[in-house]
Amino acid sequence: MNNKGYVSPETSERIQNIINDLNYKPLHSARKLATRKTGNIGYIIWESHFSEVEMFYSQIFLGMEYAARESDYYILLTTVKDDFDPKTDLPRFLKYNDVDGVVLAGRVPHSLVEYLDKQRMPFVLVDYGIPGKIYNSVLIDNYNGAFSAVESLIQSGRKRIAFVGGTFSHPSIKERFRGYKEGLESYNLISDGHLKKYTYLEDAETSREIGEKGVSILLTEKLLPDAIFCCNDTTALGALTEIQRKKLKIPQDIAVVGFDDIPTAAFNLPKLSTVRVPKLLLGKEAFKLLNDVIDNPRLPAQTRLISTEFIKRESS
Amino acid sequence: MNNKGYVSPETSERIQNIINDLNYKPLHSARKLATRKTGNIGYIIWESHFSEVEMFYSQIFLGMEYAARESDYYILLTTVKDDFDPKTDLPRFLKYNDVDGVVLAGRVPHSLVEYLDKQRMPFVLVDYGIPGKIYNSVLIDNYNGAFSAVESLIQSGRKRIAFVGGTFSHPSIKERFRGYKEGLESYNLISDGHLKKYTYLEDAETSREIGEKGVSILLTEKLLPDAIFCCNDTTALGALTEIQRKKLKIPQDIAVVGFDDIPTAAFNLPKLSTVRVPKLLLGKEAFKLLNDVIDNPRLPAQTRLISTEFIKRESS
DNA sequence: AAAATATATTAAAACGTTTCGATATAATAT
DNA sequence: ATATTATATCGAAACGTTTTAATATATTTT
Repeated sequence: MNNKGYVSPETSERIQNIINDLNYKPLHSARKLATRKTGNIGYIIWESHFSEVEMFYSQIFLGMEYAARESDYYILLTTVKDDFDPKTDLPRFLKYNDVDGVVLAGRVPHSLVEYLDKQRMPFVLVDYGIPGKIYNSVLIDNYNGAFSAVESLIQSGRKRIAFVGGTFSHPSIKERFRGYKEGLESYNLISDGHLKKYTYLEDAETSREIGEKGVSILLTEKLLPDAIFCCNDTTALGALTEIQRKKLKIPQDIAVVGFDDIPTAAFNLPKLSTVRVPKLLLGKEAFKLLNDVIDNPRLPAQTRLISTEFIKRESS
Repeated sequence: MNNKGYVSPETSERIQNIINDLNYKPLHSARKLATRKTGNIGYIIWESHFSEVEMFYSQIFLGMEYAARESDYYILLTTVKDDFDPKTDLPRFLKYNDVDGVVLAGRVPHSLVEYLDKQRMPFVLVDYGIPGKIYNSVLIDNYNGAFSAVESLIQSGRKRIAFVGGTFSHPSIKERFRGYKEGLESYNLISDGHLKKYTYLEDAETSREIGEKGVSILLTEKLLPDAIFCCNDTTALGALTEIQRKKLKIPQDIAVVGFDDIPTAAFNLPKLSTVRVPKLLLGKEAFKLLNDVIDNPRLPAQTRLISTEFIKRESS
């Protein structure tokens, strides 16, 4: 049954038939007791990330769940509070040692990551990294995604491409800015003072509000930007709203491009051009990497980069 | 430790201290093996419901997860395909008997419900019901929610209130329509032919498209409706889009009201008036009811009704 | 022909709890 | 004084697997 030792195909089949006839299912709890594994994997996200409008992290979860179906693992989803303290707020499955490993998605309390590291609990970060630390992680190729988005804008004739974004404490956003900047540079579209004029950065969690505020400030420039690259779709949606409020035409007056390809992007009016992040794949890769780490805990930390795809819709 | 037998407070405390000193945590798998319980609860939704734009069913899950934290249960979330067949597509945790009970949220394959019923697996339906069958369920008070929404529209002077909705095979939508209709009736605002003229029903899963289509058809009437009550927020968002596309003013020309209060509703432009469904509470109640059912499987099936609250924002 | 390898069978210990029964004593009620 | 109830302690069986070792035979390789 467990594919161990010497078993001839004939015997194996004979046994399988008996298993089927009896409808025998091994009892998980007994098996776990004997193997001293839990058979569970934890999935942790910030509470606000899960409660939010977007389904981004839910989709990553779903990708993991799909992958888990081919395995014996169950996935336990939980959220941690914004003011997380490992002493008191540890998820139950960590407190009671009910998982063999953990996936952490998006921005996540550093104290939690350190706790896991200290406990030698296998874990993988998805779409997040902690500056100065190297952990097992699955990341989006933000740099090239942003680069290609900007490139597309340039190829459709845009000259003054602005950037609107949230906090750089999330490395994804920082990388997207870098892709934006170097994209412009490689086409020589970045004059002195460009970034000063056409960049709106706010040190806060990304939101519609940042998009709205960013646009309203950018639109005070003498020479209006003719395109805005936003650090993600949520921000871009806010940007669209504000541009429409100011009675400018999209994409004629200003083109807008987002990042992520959240479901709303395709349903918005106008439909949002964006950089598609394959969220299910992110989840799947995280699951696979975590399995590798669980099987081989002393492997040096590795990072797997997931590439993106530019989706041109109505807003650009 | 398990609060059984005679234990004096003194002894109990003494033991607790030792437990703390040793940082002893009972091993779940051993405990489960001995008790023949799994300690898990399954949460099942349609795949399309989870992948969708809205976080409706994710919020219900979160409500359950919060409630579960006070218990020893873990919740296993999984989705089932649209063309579900119990023979081949049974969720793993059912196939391998790894749950003590199941919560099913939203529209769900009848064959699955029948399977659970036949297996005598404790289960609870949330926001769904199967006509002619009585199962344990936690439902939204759709009737009164719709009634109060319509009432609010009437009180702000609307006379020709239309309804746009999706398939009645989801009882919630049917009930919302009933609340709408009886709301109008009780204010004598429903003339001959009113429903014929001012009702758009499409026998399909609710979507933005239904909202858009519904509005574009309603706007062909000689006497335009001055308000539209949509069967849910998603539909209402579509309706808003189409109304704006037709250059009508919201709420001046037409007021729009949705149902559910999904997060997007508050961020849309204009902000959507809607009937708030306490999604976390739905999840919590489902969890509590399921626990009751697990503890006492032969209790007659009961339904718990969760009431709603009308939220007036910009669109009405 | 001998050695190595592949296949097969069986028994026993171990995993860490719960449950049950036996035994005992102290405190309280009758 | 006796019976009942509350408290405390202990040992053993049971839950259903995995793991290991021991033993054996058949098949293949040297």
